[in-house]
Amino acid sequence: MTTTLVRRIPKTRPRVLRQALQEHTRAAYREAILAAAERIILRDGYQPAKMADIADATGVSVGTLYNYFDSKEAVLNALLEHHRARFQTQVEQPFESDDPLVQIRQIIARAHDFAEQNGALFNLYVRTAGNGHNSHNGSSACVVQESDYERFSLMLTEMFNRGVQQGRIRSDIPVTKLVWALHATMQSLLLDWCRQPDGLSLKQRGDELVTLFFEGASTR
Amino acid sequence: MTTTLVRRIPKTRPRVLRQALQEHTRAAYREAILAAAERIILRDGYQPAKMADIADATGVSVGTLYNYFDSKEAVLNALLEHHRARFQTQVEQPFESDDPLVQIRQIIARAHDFAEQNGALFNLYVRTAGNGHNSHNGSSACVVQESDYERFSLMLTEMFNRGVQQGRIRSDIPVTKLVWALHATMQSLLLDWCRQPDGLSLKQRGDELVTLFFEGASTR
Amino acid sequence: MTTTLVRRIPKTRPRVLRQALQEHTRAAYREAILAAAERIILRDGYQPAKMADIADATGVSVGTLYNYFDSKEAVLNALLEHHRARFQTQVEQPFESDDPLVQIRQIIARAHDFAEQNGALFNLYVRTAGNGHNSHNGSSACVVQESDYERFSLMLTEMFNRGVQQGRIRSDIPVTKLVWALHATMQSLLLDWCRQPDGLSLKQRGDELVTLFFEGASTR
Amino acid sequence: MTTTLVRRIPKTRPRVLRQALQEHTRAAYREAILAAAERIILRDGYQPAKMADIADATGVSVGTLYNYFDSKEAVLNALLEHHRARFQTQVEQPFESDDPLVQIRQIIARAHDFAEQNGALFNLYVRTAGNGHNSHNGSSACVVQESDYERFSLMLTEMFNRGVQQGRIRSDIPVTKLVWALHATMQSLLLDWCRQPDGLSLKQRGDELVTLFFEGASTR
DNA sequence: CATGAATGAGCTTTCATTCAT
DNA sequence: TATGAATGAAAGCTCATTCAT
Repeated sequence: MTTTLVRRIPKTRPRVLRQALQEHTRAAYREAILAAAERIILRDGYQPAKMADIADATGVSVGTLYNYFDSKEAVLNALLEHHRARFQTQVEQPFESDDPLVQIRQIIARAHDFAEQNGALFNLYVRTAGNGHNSHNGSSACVVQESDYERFSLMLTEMFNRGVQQGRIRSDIPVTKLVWALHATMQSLLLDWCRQPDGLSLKQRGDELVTLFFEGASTR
Repeated sequence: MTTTLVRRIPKTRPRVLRQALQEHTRAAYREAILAAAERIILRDGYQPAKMADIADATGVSVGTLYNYFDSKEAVLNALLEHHRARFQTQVEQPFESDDPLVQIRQIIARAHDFAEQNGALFNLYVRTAGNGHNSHNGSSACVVQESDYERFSLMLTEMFNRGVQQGRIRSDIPVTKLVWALHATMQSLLLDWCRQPDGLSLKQRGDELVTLFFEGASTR
Repeated sequence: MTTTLVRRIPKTRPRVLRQALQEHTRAAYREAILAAAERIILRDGYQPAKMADIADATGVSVGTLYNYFDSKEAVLNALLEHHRARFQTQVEQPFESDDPLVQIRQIIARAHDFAEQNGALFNLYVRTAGNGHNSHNGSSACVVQESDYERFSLMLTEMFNRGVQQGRIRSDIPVTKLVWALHATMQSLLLDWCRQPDGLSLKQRGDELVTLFFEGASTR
Repeated sequence: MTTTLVRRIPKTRPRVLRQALQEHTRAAYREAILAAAERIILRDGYQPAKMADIADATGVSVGTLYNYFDSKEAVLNALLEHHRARFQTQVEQPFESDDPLVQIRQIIARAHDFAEQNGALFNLYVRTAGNGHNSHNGSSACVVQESDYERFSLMLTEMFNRGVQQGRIRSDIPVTKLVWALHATMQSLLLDWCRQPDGLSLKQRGDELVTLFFEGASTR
């Protein structure tokens, strides 16, 4: 009995510390794996990316990967979720102005800021998003939740609504369609920007497109 | 019977005939394989699609596939090229009006017509397009040639230029950017339309977007 | 049209021949694989036996194995089924005598004949049988159908019944129990004999055991 | 607290005490691990049982397992040895009667008592026993020592010999064979009983079989 | 000594491609 | 030239074992 005490005491306390460290380490490992996975998946695409390569890129063994993620797909999911959370946080900051049009410009700018800081991510995001609604085989990676789009769109919708109320946004086209159109243009911009990483400033191009979106292409 | 006849006739001339026939057959085989490949790839996606399934769907053996195409990737390339050619033909018909704005509307409408007639194709197109510029491993499907975009864009550019000259398109934004923006919106529309096959008329939505593109979202 | 005819005729007829050959070959391959699988599984046990080893032992590639069997388990199943069928055939030959006791001796002798000719099989049979009723994981190999035991037992039961009717088999113990006891002894004999392949004649030991079974161990 | 005390006392004597305690603890750990291993192996079978599960079930870490046992196989060996020892003790109690036939009945009854009390064990015993004489790879579980059979058989042999000397057991069949036959029947009974845990009383069925074994199946 | 994360050889299974017929 | 079985290089995943803490 004292034996057990003697034996256990020295361990309980350090264990707390060790756990703290370990959780640090665990988190660090996860991050490292995700970072490596991102590199590899971006380089090869999701399907062709091999767990062995991700392991190599992380500097760990294959087995270790499976200590942190249940499957290859789980890695992808975690990767997307990881960035999605950060995206929401960054985009949903309070706005400086009450003007809906200014807010629209700003939310787009924020999204593009995020994209410029995490360019690769969006590339990945975009690539996997395309796989859409394959339903019958487990290998597809339909992970981009609708909620992502919806939360972002919801904010835009609210801004457009206010714009319409203030008589500054045309009301002959349903707000939904306007939101969709703006969103669509931005999606394409992102896609384009991802494809040619040497591209010009995303933010600037975005802003120009917002202007065009508001003013139209024809002369007045 | 005919066989024996064919065999007895001197070799030079009939060989020409035979070649003609053979080329007929070869073409027919290619078509059949491509059609089957499209069905399968649309059903499963490119990576998961198996050569064996394509062979089955064609009604030939796997070996035969390799008599007509060098590899799985070559099948995909041919498939895309096949439709690309048809797309060009359909879109580049002469226009009824000389008005550049009307022409722009019409060329967009034609593209959407094509998409609605070959919805599946675009679905495929879109799915593979996302994989972008993978360069180093043979499994990637970088097939969408720049030329596709360029020829279509060239036509639009020319129309926009005339619009600018006629003072009907704003000149403060470079035509390239305008073209890009219109093209981008339409790309997104296509993508969206592909993802929800129950979607509304592509053509109609496209036309609305063109209007919005010209007039802008804000009130005048 | 004639083209297609010309092309198809030469193939239809030979195809029949080829198919015959191929079915020959297919069967031969199956046999060869099963034989190799038996060797390997007997050497290593089922779980430790590797598909690669079976392939090597067959002299084919791993892939080929999967052209003939769906999975490792399917190989085992086929193996057992293969022998089971032959066992039934051999044991259920018509009997020379009508005397139930003679018939019992003979059916036991036949089973042992079969075992001596296919010793390894029984070893395998016995090994896998032991795994019994694992129900929750797919890896278990519960393949020995009850029907095997039952058909054999049914024949014995009928013979014992006739023996009882003729007053030559004791009637104070239910026939079921007698059958079970005889069957059990023979099972053990087989197991024992399998474990020491250098053992004496299975048939002879079996016959002695039948005698003991009928007469009892105590003096009269 | 006690810790510090223990540490301050001169080293030689306490070390003896500590060792005693440690050996206690070691033994307790071993027991605990074996108990857990039994549960897990019975649930999953030997091959599918994972060291991690055994560790979990014991409430220790995997590493600890390897402080007490060299390998997975060693755990199994220890497990079997553990029960074997208890079996011998229980079966080799002094007998109440001198009559060899009564003793035979009793020793069989004792074995079955043990089995009924440790049913699970025998199940395990039986499962692993089947794997026989694999020699070359470490994964086989050849653990059932001949000595088990031999000690039990030795006792039976001695009893049968006395029976023969007293003229109560037939002498035309070598005692070895008689012993083997009885043993074999009992083995089968055990196997059968393990496979259907809802089975009737093992002891009773055993007793009936002993009677049948002595008296024979045919009428006298 | 307990711990439990890291390890990596090894397993089954898949499938694009080849080639003898 | 059609055929389709053979091929074998991968791929994802497991798990007994090790070892730094």
